[in-house]
Order: sequence, then C-alpha cells, then structure tokens
Amino acid sequence: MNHRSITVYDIAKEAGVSPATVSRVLTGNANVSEEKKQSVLELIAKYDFEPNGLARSLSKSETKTIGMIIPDIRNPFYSTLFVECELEAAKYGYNMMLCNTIHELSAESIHLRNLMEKRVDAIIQVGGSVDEVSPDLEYIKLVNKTSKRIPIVTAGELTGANVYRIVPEPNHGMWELLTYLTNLGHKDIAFLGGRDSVIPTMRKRAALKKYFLENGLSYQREFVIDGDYTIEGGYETANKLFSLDKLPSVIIAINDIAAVGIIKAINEKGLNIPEDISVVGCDNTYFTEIITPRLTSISYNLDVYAREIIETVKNAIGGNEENPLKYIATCLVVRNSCK
Amino acid sequence: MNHRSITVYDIAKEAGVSPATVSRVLTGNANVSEEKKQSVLELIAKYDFEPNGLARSLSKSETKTIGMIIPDIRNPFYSTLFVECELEAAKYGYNMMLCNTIHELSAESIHLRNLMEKRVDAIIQVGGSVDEVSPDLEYIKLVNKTSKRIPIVTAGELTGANVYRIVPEPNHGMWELLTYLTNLGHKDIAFLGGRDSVIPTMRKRAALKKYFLENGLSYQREFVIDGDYTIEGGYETANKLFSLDKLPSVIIAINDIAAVGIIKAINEKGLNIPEDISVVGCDNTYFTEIITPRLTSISYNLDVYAREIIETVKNAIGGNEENPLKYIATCLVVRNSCK
DNA sequence: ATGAAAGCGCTAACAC
DNA sequence: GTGTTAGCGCTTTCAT
Repeated sequence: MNHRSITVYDIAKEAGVSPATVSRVLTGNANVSEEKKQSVLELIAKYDFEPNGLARSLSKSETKTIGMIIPDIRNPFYSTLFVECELEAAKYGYNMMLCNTIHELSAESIHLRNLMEKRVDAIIQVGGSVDEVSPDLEYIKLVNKTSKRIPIVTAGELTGANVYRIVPEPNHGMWELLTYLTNLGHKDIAFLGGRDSVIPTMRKRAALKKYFLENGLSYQREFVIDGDYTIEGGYETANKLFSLDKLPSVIIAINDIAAVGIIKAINEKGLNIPEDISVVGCDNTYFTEIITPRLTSISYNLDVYAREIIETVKNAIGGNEENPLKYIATCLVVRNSCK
Repeated sequence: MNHRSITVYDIAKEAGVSPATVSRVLTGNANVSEEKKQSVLELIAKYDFEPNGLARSLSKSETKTIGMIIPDIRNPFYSTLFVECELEAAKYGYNMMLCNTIHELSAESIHLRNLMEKRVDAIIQVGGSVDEVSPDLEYIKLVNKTSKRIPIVTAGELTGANVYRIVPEPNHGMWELLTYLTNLGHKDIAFLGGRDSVIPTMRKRAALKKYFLENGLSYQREFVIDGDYTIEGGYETANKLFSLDKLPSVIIAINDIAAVGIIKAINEKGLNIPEDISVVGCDNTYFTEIITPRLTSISYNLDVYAREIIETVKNAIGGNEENPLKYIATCLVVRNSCK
C-alpha cells in the first residue's frame, strides 16, 4: 500500500538528467532538448508519474483551487451557480472546494480560516453574511484580513468588506415583473417571505414600493409579510396572508422555493393557480419547471453570473482586476402561473 | 497585497525559541513549557498567524481533504448525500473537494487525476461508472492505480475496481413497496425509466420480476420501459406507456426526478393521482415533499449512508478498514401518491 | 540547453 | 523540554 511514491528525482536519475530538467518538461516553460524531453516523457508514462501537487503549490504559491462558501448546496439556486462556476473554473485549471454553512453564520469564519490555511487561490462567497444589511463586524474583520492575501469575490454586498462584488441588479427584473402584472390587471400584489435585514429582499421591497408610488397605485403594507427563504417559510407566510380579511390577486414569492410552500398552501385552500390567484417566484431555478403550473420567475442568468464571477476571480488572482463592483442584469421569465 | 506571509520562523525568532517549538505548540503533540507556549501563542494571536497548510500537508503527507466525484450536484439525491458527507467529514477535520462530471464518463478520469495530483486523503465516487454493469476498463485500470495510493470509497459497485464499497441493498425496499402495492390491490405495475446496464436499475427490475414470480402474478414486460434518469426521461417514458393499449394501476419511477416528469405527463393526460393512477418514486429525496401529491418513495437513508461512507473513509485512511463491502438498508416511505 | 543549489514552510527524528 | 537538522517534492534563479 504505502510504497514511497515516485518523484522527479527518480525520473531524473533514470533519464540521466537533473531534476530541474524533469521539472522543465513538466511545466513546459523552458526549453529542453527534444532528445532529453522524450526520454523524460517516456519515463513519466512508464511509471505513470503524477507530480505532487502539494510540492508544486508550495513552491509556486498557487494551488489551482478555489474555495466556495454558500449556505446550502441543496438549494437549486446555489447548486446551479456552483456547477456553472465549476465548469467555468475548470477551463482555467481550477478545482472547487465547497463549504456549506447550512445557514449558520458562525460556520462562515470557520470555513474562511480553513480555506485560508489550505491556501486556495481565491474564495467565492454567496449568501449568508454577504446578503446581510449589517454583517457581524468580527466576521468583516476576518474577511478583510483574509482578503489581504487571497482575493475574495462575493455574489452580493458583504457590506464593509474589502472584496470584489458582483451584485444582481434587482430593479430591472422587478420593474419588468410589475409592469407585466399591472398590464394583466393586477392591483393587489402581495410580496411574501424574506426580511428587511437581507439586502436583496430589502431592494426588491423598495422597488415594489417605488413602483406603486410612481404609478399612483396604493401600496398595501399588510401584503408584505416576513418569512424564511424555505418551503416551510413560504407555506407559513401564505397562511398568514390567508388570515387577512382581503386577498391579493397575485403573490410574489421571495424565491422559487418559498413559492413551492405558497403553492402548497394555495392548493390546500382549494384555490386554483392562476385562475383564482397568480404566483411569481424569484431566482428562476429549475424548480420553476417542475412546479405545477410552471412558475413565472425573475431570473439571475446564473450562467452569465458564474462567468462574471470566475472572470473576476481569475483577474483578481492575476492581480489585474481593477473593477471592484459589477452588476448582473435580472429579467423576467414568463411561464404559466399568472393570469 | 503580496507581503511575504509570516511563518513559524518569524514566530520562533520573536519568541526566542526554535521553529520546532512553535510547531510543537501548533500541533500540540509534544510537551512545551507553559512559559514558552504562552509567548508563542501570544505571537500567533498578535500576528493572526495561519500556518501554511501546504507545507504541513507536504510534510505530513496528509491534506485533510476528501475528493468527491458525482454526476451532478443539482440532483437532490447527490446534493443531500454531499451535505451529509460534508457535515460528517467536518467532525474529523476534513474539507470536501467537489467534482461534477455532468454525466460525462470521460470527466471521471480527469477528476480522478486531479484529485490524485492534489493528494486528497481519500476519494468518494458516486454514480456514473460506479453504477455501470460494465465500466470502461481503462477507467478501472486508472482507479486501481490510484487506489494503491489513495483509498477510494464508492456508493455502489464500480465492478472490477479495488475499492471500498457501500452498496444500497435494494431488495428490501422493493419488496416492502411491492407488498404494500399488492395489499392495496395493485396487479398491473409499471416500472418506468432506467436501463439494464445500470446496476441499481437492473437489481430493482430483477426484484420486481422475482416478486411477481414468487407471488403467482404475471410479470408484464411491456410495462417496463427504458428511459433517462431525468425529468424529461420520466415524461417520455410515461408517454410511451400511454401509447400502449392498456394502462397499469401504478407506476414506479426509477427515481423521484423521473417521477416529476411522469406526473407532468399524467396531469396532461387529465388523470388524477392517486385516484386514477398511483405513482411511486425512488431515492426519497426532498422532491417527494414538494411534489403534488406528496410522493411515496423508496428511501436510502442518506444520513446513515453518509455516516457509513465517512466512517469507511476515515478507517481506510488510517489503514484499518478490513471490510471492503458493506450494505445500506433501503425501506419504503409512504406518502399520499398511492391508492 | 542544462545542472547545482536554494527555497517554499512546515514536521519529526535525533541529540542533548 | 528544546534546538538542530533533515526531509517532504516540487520550481526557479543563477551559473556555465
């Protein structure tokens, strides 16, 4: 089992060259005579020699690994974003280390330290503290200490931190949605789930209010209900809504997952979608396609998002990313859940 | 940005001790006088010194990293298994490197080589070649070469490979399901999706046949239809089924995802579940809870599964896992999709 | 083009 | 208990 593994020295000795020469053919960034090159390559093939990445990383100070900290990969939004990032990162030879916090903010610092210790070349963080209006200051301090050595890219704000940001621009998508809904004749619009302490939620709510104001509609505060970003959260907010003496004609869910719970509650109440009430989601995850009816949703274009993230990561690693803040467009994707 | 990072030597010098002593307080596995220990700890705190994990790994020949190769993390089965593995692995100080093949078998060898080069302490592989009746021999050779240095644990067979296996024991769950269904009065049972070249599918089909035989029921070959393990796959198989001149009273889907497509097709046909036709899934993912109606499914107990996997990984790394083959029980979880 | 040698930053065996 | 020293296995100057 534990035979000493073969090294550049072994290859070098047998080939009658120096370890440096073996390294040269390995990295390919120096000239080696065709003759020696061949004999080295043959030996590499013969022994199926795999250079030790740790030694290489230690020497070159690069690991070709990107760390990613997210709340929960079981959420289709994050899993899709992860896959897109992984595919994009692979193009540049990077592997991904995935760290889930399971929505525990305290896990973020643990993961950050781990990734730091493992000397990943960059860290991507999505969700959690990133979206908090007032993230924990201790955590921000840690982030800033870390970001001095390792570029950190967030899909969101992470207020107060010295990081590269790629922020979804929510207004356009919300605007498009609200225009679509009012054109359908909707005036009583509910917005279920989320909290004001979460930046994207806060922005969406603000956009809603602004739209109502600018269009002379009356903003109905009681139709905006706090709730978790989960199926159960959606279910609960819907039932809170149903306890009011008046119902909206359309419900905007804080995300597609919450929409699942909302739809469940609607079904239980014996209402039909979209005949009796319309529903809209956010994030445009693949859930929108498996729900009945297919769910209209605001899209973040995750493939584009991932490409921007990895592009930024790559530039930041190379030390030539001068733009610390970029925006990702959002747009409406219409399906069958509104009437 | 790129100031030279602080090392054990810096700490040692300032504390007036040797690097070895700093290392001793770092690792904690040797006695250091309380006095020196304190001054070292103070300096570590002062500079927020993070030891270089690469150097440590190179020296100790362990990375505290586990690689995981799966087809697609967007599939709730894999994401749940991953999270459970990550949580369990974290207890022993391991991080997870995640590699998706996106169902491309050729990607497996690339990932395997990468993980090998990065010197992960162990590799977990699920799905893909693992489930193939006849996996590619070249790949098996690569696996066997790799497994000489790094323990490989599979959630399935990976026929011909020298790996540790934790295999779902499908018969019990299927048996429980079929007993349940026949008790409900079902005789016309369809089994949609999957291929005979995939081991778990093959076994489930075999169990079905056997059950029919042993119970004097007539096995209806035309009700067993090949198909992809996806939503679309489910949808297509259902429509193939509908083109027959006879319908079953219950459909068993190869997995919960395919069940989504099957249910979509059933709804489009204007049939009600479970009044007109019953549906069952496999894998017992959280999809079962978000589908309408809630889906009865065969469960793999992913938390138990993950615990077994990580337990095996841990033992194998330590060189004391003598059991190369373990089984995981499956069982039926009844919900609302059968009548 | 190629080799010698230093360096990456830790740990552990050895000596005291 | 503590320091010295030799690895771990690469890459990369610096000579030649």
